[in-house]
Amino acid sequence: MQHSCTNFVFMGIIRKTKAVNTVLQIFKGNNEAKSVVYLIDLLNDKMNKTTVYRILDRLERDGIIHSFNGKDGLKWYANCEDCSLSHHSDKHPHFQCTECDKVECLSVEIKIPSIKNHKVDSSDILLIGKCEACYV
Amino acid sequence: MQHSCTNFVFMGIIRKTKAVNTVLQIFKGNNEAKSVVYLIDLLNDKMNKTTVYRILDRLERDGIIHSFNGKDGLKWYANCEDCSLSHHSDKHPHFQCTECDKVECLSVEIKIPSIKNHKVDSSDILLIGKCEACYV
DNA sequence: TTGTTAATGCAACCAAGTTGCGAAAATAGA
DNA sequence: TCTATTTTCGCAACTTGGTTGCATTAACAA
Repeated sequence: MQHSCTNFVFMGIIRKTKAVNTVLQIFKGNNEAKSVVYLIDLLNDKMNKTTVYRILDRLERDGIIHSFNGKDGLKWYANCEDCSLSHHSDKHPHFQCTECDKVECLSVEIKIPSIKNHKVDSSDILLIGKCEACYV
Repeated sequence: MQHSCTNFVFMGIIRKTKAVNTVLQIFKGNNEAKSVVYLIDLLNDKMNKTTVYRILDRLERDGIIHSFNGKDGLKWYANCEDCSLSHHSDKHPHFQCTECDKVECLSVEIKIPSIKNHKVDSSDILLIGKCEACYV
């Protein structure tokens, strides 16, 4: 049976609490990634940081958002269209700007060569440079 | 003027202390990456963790080793032949095993497509899978 | 409406990494 | 080889990202 989620079809056992809605609202309608640090700060007066971590965990587990590491090793989350469609079956590269730190999901495909005597299951690709706004 | 470094031509203002030699010895002769956590634990009775961090910083600054983030976001360091030759002019991909966590430098070239309205300066590529030893 | 179960807040914790500073060691130059 | 200078080291204290345990609260199925 399916819950009455306004936006996400795949929501499973997650309860649609006020806090969950607030977090979903942030990701809704844009493909821009957000760092956990940013989210905790943004939601500082609305919910506990533990709650933020746990909600992000659950949303990722249910395939609504996905996570990856930024250039500084910190965790980032994003909801991207390509993802929802394929239900995260394959990962995509990300782009982080050295100027403004913004991170975007890229829909380009990067060919991974096969590595001798190795089985490559997935890849973490972060391209680093200047984004559209900072690239003058 | 050049110091009397046994192995590394590029060592600059770094003093060749006992601790520095100990760290260099670990990287010498193999291209296998080591996590900072591993190194601190390994050198636990020989030097302070602050010293480990600072030596790694200096060695990287002088182009003797290079750093990158592992799949968990932790920092790894490696001395690899390809690097010494090109003096880190271009980065290479890494491979981390999901089974034993070992990380290797790869000498393969991965083509990065140009991204519209973006300037790509560098890339952080981590391939994840099973290494030779764990791939049965 | 109520019982069950999931979600939240809070405080305490853990681990990675950094900082400041006095003491010790390496080097350049005499 | 001795000395002055400067780097490096050890230590303790700190910062930050992230986790855990537990009692309380909120969702929701029936």
